[in-house]
Amino acid sequence: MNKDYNPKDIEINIQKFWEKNNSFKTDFSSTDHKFYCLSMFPYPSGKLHIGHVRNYTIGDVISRAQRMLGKNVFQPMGWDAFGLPAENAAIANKIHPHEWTKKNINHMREQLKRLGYAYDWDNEISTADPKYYEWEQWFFIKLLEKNLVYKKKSKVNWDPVDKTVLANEQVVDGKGWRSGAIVERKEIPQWFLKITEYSDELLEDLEDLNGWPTSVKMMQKNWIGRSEGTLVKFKIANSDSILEVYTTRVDTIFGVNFLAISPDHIILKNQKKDNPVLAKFIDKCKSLKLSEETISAIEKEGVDTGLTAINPLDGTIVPIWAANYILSDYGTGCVMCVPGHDVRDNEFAVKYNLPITQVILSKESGMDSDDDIFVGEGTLINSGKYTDLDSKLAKKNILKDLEKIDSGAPKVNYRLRDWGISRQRYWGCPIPVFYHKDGTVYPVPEDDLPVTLPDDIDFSQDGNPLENHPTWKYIKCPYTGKDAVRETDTFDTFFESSWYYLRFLSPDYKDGLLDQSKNQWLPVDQYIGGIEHAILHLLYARFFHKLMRDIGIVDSSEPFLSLLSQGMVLQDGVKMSKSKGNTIDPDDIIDKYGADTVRLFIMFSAPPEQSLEWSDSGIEGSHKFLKRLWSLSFKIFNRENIKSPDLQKSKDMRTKIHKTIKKFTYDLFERNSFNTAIASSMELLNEMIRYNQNKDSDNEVLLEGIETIIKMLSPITPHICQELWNNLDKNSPLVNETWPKIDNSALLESKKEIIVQINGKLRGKVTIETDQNEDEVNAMVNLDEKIHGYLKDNDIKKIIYIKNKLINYVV
RNA sequence: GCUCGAGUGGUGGAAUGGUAUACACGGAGGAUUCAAAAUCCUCUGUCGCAAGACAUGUGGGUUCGAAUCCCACCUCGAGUACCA
Repeated sequence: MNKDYNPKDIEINIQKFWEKNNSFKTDFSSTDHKFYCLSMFPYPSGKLHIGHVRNYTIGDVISRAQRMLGKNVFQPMGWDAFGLPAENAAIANKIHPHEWTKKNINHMREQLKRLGYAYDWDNEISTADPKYYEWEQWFFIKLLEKNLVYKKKSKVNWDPVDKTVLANEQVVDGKGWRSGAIVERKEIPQWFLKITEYSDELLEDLEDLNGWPTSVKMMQKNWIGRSEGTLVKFKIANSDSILEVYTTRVDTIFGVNFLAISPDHIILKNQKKDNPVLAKFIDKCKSLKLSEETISAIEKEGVDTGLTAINPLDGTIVPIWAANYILSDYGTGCVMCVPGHDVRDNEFAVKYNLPITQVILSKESGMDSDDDIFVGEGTLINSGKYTDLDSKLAKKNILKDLEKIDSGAPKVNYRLRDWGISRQRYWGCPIPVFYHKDGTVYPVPEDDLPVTLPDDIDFSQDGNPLENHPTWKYIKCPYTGKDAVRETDTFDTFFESSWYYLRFLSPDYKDGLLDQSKNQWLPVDQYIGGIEHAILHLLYARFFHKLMRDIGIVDSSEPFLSLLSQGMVLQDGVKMSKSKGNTIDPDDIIDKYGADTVRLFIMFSAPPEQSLEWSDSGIEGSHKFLKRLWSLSFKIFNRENIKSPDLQKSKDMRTKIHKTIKKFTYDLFERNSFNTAIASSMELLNEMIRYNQNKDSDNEVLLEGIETIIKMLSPITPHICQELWNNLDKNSPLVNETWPKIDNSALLESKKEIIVQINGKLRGKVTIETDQNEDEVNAMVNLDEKIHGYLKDNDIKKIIYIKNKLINYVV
């Protein structure tokens, strides 16, 4: 064994050792104690970034630790290979998306191998591989048959110069990122999945996801946004038309001072012809990016449409305004505005001098101050026959009366919208349908799947290359032989990532999505990934799992039993990104310190859910710790045996070892608190270094201690630990070793230190025999002169004693 | 804007209603060395000679006792449906 720690040689050799031993192959012959551990697969953007390293290190630590608990662990890795950046690279660097992606995958795979992750590489998948996407095309056709897919017109961001559809990300300050042209909204027909048919189930099943963080469940719940309210019909004055509004506060209907409609609302089509101000306003709104963030963050603006509506209950005539903050996709695209009791409506009314009527009184404070509007429920005022009712009863009565005059109905509403899956892009999975000249849609026959992407494409023309590819686009209908045109849209890439966890189990299976003999490996036991996926990806995957269940592919209802949402990696407080030029290349750090140091630093520097601040000096510190571990191991391995060790010191050392096992094990397995687990192993190492300096220390205890540290740290820093393990002549893969066991007899302590407080303030400490009762402790305290000095002049009103921990005097 | 998080020494963080600042980084001093690197040892929240007082974003509250629970606010981060 070398005196100095040399990670470069060690890591290469240990990786060979694992390969030789087939250390990370999963035994699929049995599902007993199965543990499917999955990290979110990466988009192959070029190089791994530190966020990936964090994600995959967490997953690897959990996988290796579970192996040592005796679990049969499956930990695969693959590539989310379709996506926009490949097309951008194709246009910018004249490289084919396919080539670009392949090159990146090869590079990133090597990087993952250098980091020593325990993946079963036999089950690698790439979503751009036809043998992968064939099955999502098949699945789409099943959904089509089950009437869970439909086509409708929907808006996109349109770049009029580049003649292409832009992602929200590609719209900067309302302009196309490449052309700089002002973006327009354009309506085009697109495919949708009926996720809203699963709204209630997606909502209800959240309750059973005990292994998920509450925050993620709350975000999904609010995203689905179930609410119970009323659909109210307002007649448009001097017309037969009706405007429907959805409200959860029908008790405020007497406070409606105006209606506000989305600038995209259909009734404005005719209205804008004779109203140039309105037409101009609608045009202006069209140049807004299609994101909710943009729409609701802008300054509220509106224009009087000239139309008026009749309140169905009291006949009041109110104006109808077009307003830029009304979302066309939520509810009916039209809202009844109650500026007296809604913050946004109030802001709008004040700005445009619209009247404001108060109709609700707060029960608590009686009268409201003039500044704050009251948005809660209370007692009705100024509301005709409903005056003096409370909000709840008023809602009921008003609804009943509205129903009588056919002007209202109860309605459960969801914020969740159906999932638009069409993308006007090349680098994605082709949607497997085609059209006859008359527009009828036909699914591609199952035998003709997969519909593969053509390789010979031209990015020099505007728009989607599939659109401009005549030999691919124009086909003969396989059913009739008539002329037909392929769908040139491809799937949203969330489509691929919604079911990949299942394909890992049988990546080459030729007769379906999943080899049914692997069904019992689902669901995933532990899923690890960035918090940025809390809503979209995780909701779509949950939705897909339920769809697959209903088609008979899986038995369970949820894909991921436990979820660990890891935080971002920041540099100087901001997210690392290429555009900010503050990225760290993991290769550089591995070259300098080795993979174990990178892994240790990442796990030690912050709890996994929190954001992690990158620090060069922090990584230095982690490296130093590994050097100290190496150096102590070297000393212990080459130490002469002591004939008569000091028994008390041995006992204390063993207490520390087993206390550390207890804390480390609890932190690692029960709390995912890797940083504090590592801290406890650092404390143990420090104490062992001191103990080792004694001439009368016990070799047996030192070996017990160092073996314990090596085992416990092996999931985190596997190379150095395996190397030290081999130097103990063990030569077995550590992942197959059992986790250290606690010797309870070593944990017993005869004395405890008790905190003494007066009125909750620390005033001293006393040492007692373990398990002494309140009177005995009280007597001990009174022997302490300093504390007695505090107590003697005061009346003791109460004593609070917590066994073996604390005594508090209330005076 | 809305939803969900986070805020503790010079820095990353620890403390799951009971000793605030474990562990580490940085800093200061020392040992070793011809010298340096590496390594090791000691000190290190603020004020104060000390006793002690004050400190967990701000302001209130609950409690014998609050970083932790509740209310209001401020700042930062994530998501916001076509980035992944």
